Order: sequence, then structure tokens, then C-alpha cells
Amino acid sequence: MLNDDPTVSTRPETRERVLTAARELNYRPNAFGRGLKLQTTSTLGMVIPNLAYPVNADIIRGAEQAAMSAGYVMLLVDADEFVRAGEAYKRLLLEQRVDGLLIASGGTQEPVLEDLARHGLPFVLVNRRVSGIGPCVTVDDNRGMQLAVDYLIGLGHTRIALIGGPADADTARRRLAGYRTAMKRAGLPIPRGYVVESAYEEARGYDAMEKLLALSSAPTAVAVWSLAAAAGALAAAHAHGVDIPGRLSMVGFHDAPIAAYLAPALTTVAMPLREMAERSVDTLIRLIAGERIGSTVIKTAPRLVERASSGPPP
Amino acid sequence: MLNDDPTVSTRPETRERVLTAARELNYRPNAFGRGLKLQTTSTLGMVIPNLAYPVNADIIRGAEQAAMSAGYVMLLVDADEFVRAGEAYKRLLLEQRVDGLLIASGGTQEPVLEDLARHGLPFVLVNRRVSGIGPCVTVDDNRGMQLAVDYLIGLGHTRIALIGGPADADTARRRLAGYRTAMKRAGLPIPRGYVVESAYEEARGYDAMEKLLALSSAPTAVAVWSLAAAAGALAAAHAHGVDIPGRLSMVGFHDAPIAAYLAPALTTVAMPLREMAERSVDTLIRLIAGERIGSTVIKTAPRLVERASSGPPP
DNA sequence: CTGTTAGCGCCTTCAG
DNA sequence: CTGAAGGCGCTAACAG
Repeated sequence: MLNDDPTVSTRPETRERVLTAARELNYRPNAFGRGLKLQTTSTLGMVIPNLAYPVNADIIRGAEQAAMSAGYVMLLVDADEFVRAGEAYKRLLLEQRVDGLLIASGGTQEPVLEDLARHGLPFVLVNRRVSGIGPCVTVDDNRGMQLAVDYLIGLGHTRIALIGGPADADTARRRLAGYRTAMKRAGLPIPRGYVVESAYEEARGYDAMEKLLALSSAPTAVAVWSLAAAAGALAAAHAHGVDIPGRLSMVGFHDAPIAAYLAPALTTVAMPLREMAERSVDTLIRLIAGERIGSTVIKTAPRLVERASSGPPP
Repeated sequence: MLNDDPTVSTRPETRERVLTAARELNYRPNAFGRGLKLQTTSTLGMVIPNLAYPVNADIIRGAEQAAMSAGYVMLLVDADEFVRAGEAYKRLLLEQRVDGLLIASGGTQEPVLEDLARHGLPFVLVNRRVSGIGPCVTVDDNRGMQLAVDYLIGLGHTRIALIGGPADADTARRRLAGYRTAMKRAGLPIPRGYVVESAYEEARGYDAMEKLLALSSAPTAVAVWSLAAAAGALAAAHAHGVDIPGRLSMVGFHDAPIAAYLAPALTTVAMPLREMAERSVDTLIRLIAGERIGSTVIKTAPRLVERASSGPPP
């Protein structure tokens, strides 16, 4: 009755008596007792790679909100710990502290995933696609990068470079594919050295930019695969006295408040990350309920946020 | 025995048999069953104001690591939800999902805290001081800001302004006090309009900077109470054509990777946040154990990270 | 319509 | 040294 179960029929008077008593005593059902009985925890776990990067905040928020409104509590674990300890996921899933896991970490080793799958434990990969291991929910990275490149082409650029991500990150591979597609469609060549690899961090974006600047035939525009790397690339251009957007236009991938406060303010592609997170939660909950469910690509269109770092070629 | 309890005596042979069987079956004790019996959850909750800001990442990581090595799992909740729902903390503490709460949110309303205290539920305020309500663990904000101002004075500045935080944030009040102390000690005046209030966000730092630039007798240096506000302030100076550090030196508060990639790279005061987080966990665990425990200020010295945004006055 | 009870998985205690 | 039993708080099923 305390759960407003409609199948329990009570005289209104008694019902009232019980409910006020409960309120007065400040009664709250004990989650463990309930969990033990119902064989469910009302808790979802989320493994996230790096809390420091603002892009992840959108994902976390979206997931948390969706989880909460579905009556779940979200348990957040830092991927570093998760992977390093190699033990943490067992603490969560095998000890049955959570009903399922959202894994947003690109770093999580495949063996761990296979282990989870073998145990039949429900999990959803968020912002990451791995075939034949379980449902994945991703945004359309390919399309997002095409949007960035098409925008630069629209401004009149023809020498467009890419600071892409590491080949072992599937998001990076899809963004690279999007870049290639857009370039090919416009009939533009991709000169040798125009695709540089960079890890997520600012420092790696800085290094990558320096490589581009050292090219004999430098690009007039560059798309960067992450926001942090773009910040680093901006700093590198600055350090080498390259005027942006005068001599070089730049577009970053993913949007966050800081993008508007870099110098110059960074044009970015905003992806539907919150929606992706919400959908992930939805998927996980249905998976827990026993539904058989496939992978999802969020179809909501990415949005180009135009700021000061991009303009026509010199 | 599965917990290596030394009080349980077993024949080595039997012990071995049990342990290998457990391993083979991949046995894991169910956290709920155990929790129900032991009246403990091995879980700590943490309420954090904004996951998007990189400064909080240090706090979360430090806490998570400390919790994990003490055998606890950390349950992270976004403060927005926490406060908005007003219900979330009940989900955690009253339903006894967690043994105690780390509250790192300045926004959490006092009534909520009093409510927790009234219920006798263990919690620790992190990076926030409220008297007479429970233990707090903070860094020495006052000293940190003194370090920033002393550094600027050492460079030869005499007209030093402060972009401070909102008066209802106690960290902001302490940083303001540190600014005043350092200025007074050096015998420097604080002209009218030299202390401007700004919320945490970049946009507010931008606005605050514009106010300073409009002053008839503009400062040659400014200390900014947050990293995000400093990024905004930098952008404002840039927009108004004010050369940094040529015409104006700037020092931010708290350090994160992005600080090194702003234009110009931002000089900051790095505070011992990880240590604060670790200490908070320690405090909470002792509180849970029934120890009576007071507030703590982390004494580790703040560190000035000198970058390109500061130099001698014009 | 109400009150009682079994049993979820664990740990501890007590009997064998 | 080993096995059995009780009870943590809850819910669902069942007896009154």
C-alpha cells in the first residue's frame, strides 16, 4: 500500500491511518530489504572515462535525469579506477549493487565487456560502437563531421585538414570517415599530411597543430575531433603567430560553454549528447526488463554553432 | 570465512575446498543480503554542484579513490537534481543506500542540512564551511588568495582589483578576506569599484571584467575567484583590446589543464583539492564509525602556477 | 478487508 | 571443527 499498489484494496479510512502514521514516523522503506525481496536494486551504474571534460557532463546529466525520472538512482564510477582496479565492475554488477551498467568509457577493455556478457549482465555502451557484444547508443559522428567540413567548404575553403582522434577510438574513426566523405563529395583532394592524429587532450591538439603548420602547403581550415584538442590547437596557432580566422579557420567537435570563451571563440558542432544519454538509459532499462534490443544511432541533427574562429579563406 | 575472518577456525583442507569452490562458481556475496545483516552499505554518497567544471573533477577523483581504497563504493549525485527534487537525498540516506554523504554543493539549502542533522545522518561538507551543523573540510581559500595578491604585488603592481564570488558562497567570502588582508599588509588602497562580484560561470566573469575596464582609474592587475570566471574575464579583456599581461595582469583561482591553453595561458593558484577530498572521505568514515569529529582546514600550501597572463605593470 | 507469514542472501551464534 | 538456525526489512501470497 505504501507503494500505492492498486491491487491492494483498503478501506479509505485505514489507508489514511496508515499513510499518516508513516508520514509521522518519517518512514522510508529500506532499499536493501526491498532489493533483497524484489531482486532488483533500482540503481544503474555508469562508467565514465574522464569527469574533467565538460562534454561528459552533458552525458552524465542526461543519463542521471532520465534515470531519476524512471525511478532509478545513478551510481557513477570513474573509468580510470574501473579499469585499473579491474575489480570495480565486479563490485557493482556481480555483487548486484546495480541492475545494469552504462559504459561510456572508450578505454574499457574488450575482455571486461566479454566477461560481463558471459555473466549475462545487462549493459549498454554509450557513445561507442562495438559489434556483436551488446547494444550501443551513439550519435551520428560521421554526419557531424560532414557538417563541419561542409560548412568550411561553404565558406570557400578547399585546403581543409583534420586533426582526428586515435584509430582505436571508434568515434574518431567515424569522424574521419565523415571528413573523407565530405571532401570527396566536393571533389577536394586530401594532401599528404592533412590528416593528423591527436589524443583527446589539449596538449595533443597542440602538437597536432604544430605538425599541420609545418606543412609546406598549409591548410586554410582545420576540423578538430574534440573540444579539448581544439583548445590546444588554437593555442598552438596563437603561439606560432597564425591568425585565426584570418589565415586559418577552425571548427571543433562537441560544444560546451568554454568554447565561447576561447580566443577566438570557437565554432563547434554540437551533438545531441543529452538525448543520447537519455536513450541509453531507456535502452538499459528495457534490457533489464528482458527485452531483446539492438543498437541505436541518435538521428537528431547535429547543429553548427558558428563563432569567431571560422571565416572565408585568406 | 569468505571474508578471511580470523575468528573462524577451519581445517586448512576444508578452507581450501570452500575457497576453490567459491572461485569456480564465481561466487560473489550479494551486497544487499550483507547490507541487511550488517546494517551497513559500504557505500558513500557524494553530492556535487556541477560536473561540468573541471575543478570538481579533482575533488571527485580524490574522493573516489580514497573511498575505494577504504572499501567503499561512491555514489555520485548531481546537485541540481538533488536540490530540485529535494527528494534525492532521502533516496540515498533515508532509504539507507549509503552510510554517509559528502556534500560538495554550495547550493544545498540549509534546511536540507538541518533535516539531515536532525535525523542523525552522517554527512561532511566539502569545500564549504557552515558553523554548528556538522564537520566541514575545506582548503585555506584565504591563504590561497593572499598568495595570488602577494605575487602580483611582488611583480610591482599597486592597483590590484578582485573579481570575487557571490557573497552567499563562503569560499568566495574567504577569498575576498584574503585579498583584503594582502592589500592591507602591503599598505595598498582598494579604490571604489575594485571589488566586483561574479558568479562561477565564464559569462559572469566576462561581465565583471567589463565593469573593471569601465573604471576611470583602471587596475593593472586582477585576481579572479574562479577558473571559469577568469576565462570569461580574459575573453572580455581580449574583446576590448586590452593587452594581457602588457596592460593588465591576471591570476585565476584553482588550476586545470585548460588554464594552460587559454590565450594567454593563465597564471593560477593551485589548491590542494585532492587532499581535501581524501580527507573528507576519511572524516566521513570516522563519523560513520561513531567518532565525534570537528572541522578541518587542509594546511598544505597552495601553489602558484605562473603562466603568461601575468607580468610587471605597464 | 485485515493480519500473519515465508523467504530473499547474508552473517553470527549456538548446538552438535 | 562443522552444520543448522535465526533474523536483518521488505513484499507477496494467503488465511482469517
